[in-house]
Amino acid sequence: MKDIRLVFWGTPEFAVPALLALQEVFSVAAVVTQPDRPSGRGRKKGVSAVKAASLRLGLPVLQPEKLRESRFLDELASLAPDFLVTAAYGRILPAELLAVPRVAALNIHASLLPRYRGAAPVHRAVINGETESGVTVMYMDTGMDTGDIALQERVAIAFADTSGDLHDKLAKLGARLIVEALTGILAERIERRAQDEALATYAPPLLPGEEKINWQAGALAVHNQVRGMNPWPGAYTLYRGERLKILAGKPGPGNGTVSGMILPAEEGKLLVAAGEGAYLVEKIQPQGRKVMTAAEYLRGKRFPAGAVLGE
RNA sequence: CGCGGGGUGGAGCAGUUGGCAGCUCGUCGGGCUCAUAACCCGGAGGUCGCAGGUUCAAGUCCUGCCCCCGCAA
Repeated sequence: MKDIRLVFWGTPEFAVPALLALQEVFSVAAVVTQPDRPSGRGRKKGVSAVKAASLRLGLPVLQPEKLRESRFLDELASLAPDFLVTAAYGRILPAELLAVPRVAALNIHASLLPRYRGAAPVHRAVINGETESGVTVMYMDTGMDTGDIALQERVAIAFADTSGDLHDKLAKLGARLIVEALTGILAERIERRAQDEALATYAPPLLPGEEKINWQAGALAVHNQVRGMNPWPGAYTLYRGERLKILAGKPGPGNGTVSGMILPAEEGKLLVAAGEGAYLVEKIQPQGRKVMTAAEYLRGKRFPAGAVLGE
């Protein structure tokens, strides 16, 4: 199938397994990814995960600032791709680009469309306490994740799964599905079906402040929030102005009257009142410190009786 | 030159105006106990990130460097 040419579009880690799988089977004429931007501590120029992978593979990388520039459109057309494949590229492709490939323009989306359309399907699914999600390979149109479905496969979300866990599962599944989709389409085995608009839901990007833990919401909600924000951006609470990142935990025994109050617990356990129940903190990272277990944290940090987290 | 926190026995931390390096846990030995992650007694373990400087005296003050992390992207 090396005579089939495609142009791959992606930016973060999620897209990398798909790129790796595709280039094994097909010819990747070029990889398009977001321009390098200053990022990180010290404002260093950051290279996207997809760019890094492409460079390792020796694939040509394109990083257009503007997709509608004729120079870029011409360059893309000159590659004469059979497919365009996108995976978390970060922008919606305009119609003139979607018209370029000979066969189809496909997208890998990390949800069971039409549910969780948008930028943060993985985080939203975990935060909402979903017990399953999946990957959809779809034909792109000019809407946001609105195109016809080519292939779809489900994945279970375990009670302790973090966004990172789900992300990895879906990235892996996406890599397999996209290869199946391309080969299936070429063999004319794919049944193309429209999304049911009535069932559509949206997964907007996380808003600033959403990672702050709401202890009133209850132990289960806190649990979903914590694992949904893990490993990024990380859920946190405050204690006397100090930021405490909570990376893992689970609903625990007990209940308190004041949400956020630290409850008496066994040696080495950090139990926090949350709504009607309690939440057992297992991994924590104080501001400027490394990640540590709750037991380690408690060895160095003494809370007075009745201390309350959240401010 | 984006903002900020921090490097102190194996782990997590404290260390006031410079003046013998401490706490909790772990670890080792002993004791108590039917037993134990519990309790009691005792011990080992530290170039206080690195290199200079100030001082009678530096973990503490000054300078440079290395490393870790939070925010922000």
